[in-house]
Amino acid sequence: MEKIRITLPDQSVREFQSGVTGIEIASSISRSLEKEALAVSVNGKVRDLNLPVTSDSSLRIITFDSDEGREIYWHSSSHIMAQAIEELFPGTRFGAGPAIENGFYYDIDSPHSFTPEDFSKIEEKMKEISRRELDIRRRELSRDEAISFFKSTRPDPYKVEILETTIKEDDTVSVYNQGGFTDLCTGPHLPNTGRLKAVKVLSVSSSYWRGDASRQVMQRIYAITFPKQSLLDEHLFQLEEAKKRDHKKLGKQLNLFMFSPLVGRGLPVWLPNGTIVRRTLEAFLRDELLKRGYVEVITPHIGNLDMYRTSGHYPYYSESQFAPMKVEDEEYLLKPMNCPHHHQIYSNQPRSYRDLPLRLAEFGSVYRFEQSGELNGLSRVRGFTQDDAHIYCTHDQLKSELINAIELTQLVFKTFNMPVKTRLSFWDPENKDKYAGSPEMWEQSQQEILEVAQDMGLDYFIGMGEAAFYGPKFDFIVKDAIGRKWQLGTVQVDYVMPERFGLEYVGPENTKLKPVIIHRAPFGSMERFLSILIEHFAGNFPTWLAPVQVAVLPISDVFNEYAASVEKELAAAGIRVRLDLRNEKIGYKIRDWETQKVPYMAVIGGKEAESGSVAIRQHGQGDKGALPVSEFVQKLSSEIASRSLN
RNA sequence: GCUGGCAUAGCUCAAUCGGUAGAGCAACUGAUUUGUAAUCAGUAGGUUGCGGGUUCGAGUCCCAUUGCCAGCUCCA
Repeated sequence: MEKIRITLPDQSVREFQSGVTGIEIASSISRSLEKEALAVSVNGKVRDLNLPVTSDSSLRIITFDSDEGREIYWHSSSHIMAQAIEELFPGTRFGAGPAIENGFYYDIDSPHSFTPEDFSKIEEKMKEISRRELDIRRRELSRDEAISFFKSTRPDPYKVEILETTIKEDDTVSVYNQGGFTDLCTGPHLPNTGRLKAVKVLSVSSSYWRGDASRQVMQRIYAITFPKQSLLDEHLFQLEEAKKRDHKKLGKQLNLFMFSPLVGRGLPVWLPNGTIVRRTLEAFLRDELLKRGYVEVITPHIGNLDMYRTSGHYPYYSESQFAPMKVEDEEYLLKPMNCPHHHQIYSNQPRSYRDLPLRLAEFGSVYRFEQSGELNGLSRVRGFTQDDAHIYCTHDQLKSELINAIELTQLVFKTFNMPVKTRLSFWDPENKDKYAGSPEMWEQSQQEILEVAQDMGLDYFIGMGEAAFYGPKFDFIVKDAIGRKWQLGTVQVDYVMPERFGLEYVGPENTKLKPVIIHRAPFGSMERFLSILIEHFAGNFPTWLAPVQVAVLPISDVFNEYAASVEKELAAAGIRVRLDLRNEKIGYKIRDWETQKVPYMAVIGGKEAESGSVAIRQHGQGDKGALPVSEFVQKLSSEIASRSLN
């Protein structure tokens, strides 16, 4: 029989008989690799382990440690879950069941209405199917054969629809079979159901067949699986951690903000503690803006509807705005964005090229009608405040202004120790009529954005079809302390609004020219940013942001007077301090302030009163020893001024 | 908006088959004078989200409604 040469990732070359399978190659390398192998990549193409390799190839064994390995593992798991559900609840029909970032789901149409009580049954059945050690086998057949198979042999209208629409171009399709269960799938898949070791069904919710609200409602069952129980335990632990950080829960516990049905859904109310955090963030940004040549403005919360007709926002976005209100003979809109107001400030007076760039900044509150099902804590609200600014500049200034704006957002993320990736959001060239402005303008501004990203050495990628209707943008995607990704901050180029609003300036040649506008918001919205920050810090704000920075705790009322003098000294230095004179033991007071996540406690007893010092206790770290009061004030002041993360 | 789930004291939660709404913490009062994550005792706290219905009797069952949560759809 013919020999073939297989090149492994370490560049070693081994000879095998032609027709050797991936699993045989894995087992020739080591027992453990044989056990861990999920699929193979042959010349860059991912395939089933049990398919024969018949020519010289470069080959890589795929395990659970890689993204593609997890995807295959979870995709196969979704088939096993489908089989389990079919055995438990006959009559169920199956829609789509892909792997997702953390686990997988299957959209099903079933006479049974699933509740969390069914989860353990499904888990048990999945483990049972694993113990049956069923081979998972690929079979290729013509599309017509497949259609008749899913019409008569194994009736499933959803699979038929996929065959007749989504993949109608393909002549040959593949199905995978395990025991009595067969699913339409391109694969690849695990070789055997026995690979499934640990499983957790997580939740059930609803979805529409093909995401279309006019079509069949499906039940979507989410689950996750692992090749080892310990990996599942670890994952569940992390889910618990994320839950503990939930900003809605911490917002309540730390008295940061509230909601009231009487105020209205999606309309957050800021409590004194939350207001301190928010105002401190605003002050941080305002200082940085002023340093960078911005000027601050204030505009009203409503605007004449005609202004939004001019901007093109109305009626284009009317379904996501609060309905216009009629006043005398005019109509007004609760403002959904600040831009048009700022454009009016620009055109309030003639502008010369010498006036540019003009950088108008505003913490501007806007109102958008989000669908009720979309509302979520502070992350998705109907009234929020943007840290907005519009930069009006000449075309020559565009690049340096973009750099100026991007540097500010970078500073913000660095301050909170959040790693950031930049998405260059370009238009969708297949769908040009969604956008305003000429194709030439788009090509040009996208080119400029690309150059800026390269010049600044940004860690970037391109997102086709992610642009705003008026221009391309930079979007910043950050990672929080537990590795979750959030889209925050944006810098957008706009050639369209100057046109619509007839904005101009007088150039050096005494001709009228159009400025370019940059829209930018490093936080995006204060509300959403706060929600992310609360979860990022798990409520443990760094000292400069903490609502209360120090609690002064006398151990008995004998020391109240000295404690009050310490409080005074701290307060005089601008430190947010609280004096706890309650008639309680020191352990009680400490516990109470620890749960409030106050960064520092100054414990005061006889020794401290005598020596003019305080015993420092740091949140989460315990006793740090005594310091003279003046030194403590100095230490805190510098920690606050440097916005240290502790 | 759609689908599903949930709603009990300020907070976290209990209440068996439909049979007298309860605990811990917080609050208040008093005692205690305290050294690094909960001192002790007592008091008060409720139209069980709101509105209907079934029943001798509803926190519990049914209908409607408001809000919250998960997801879908949407996101200038």
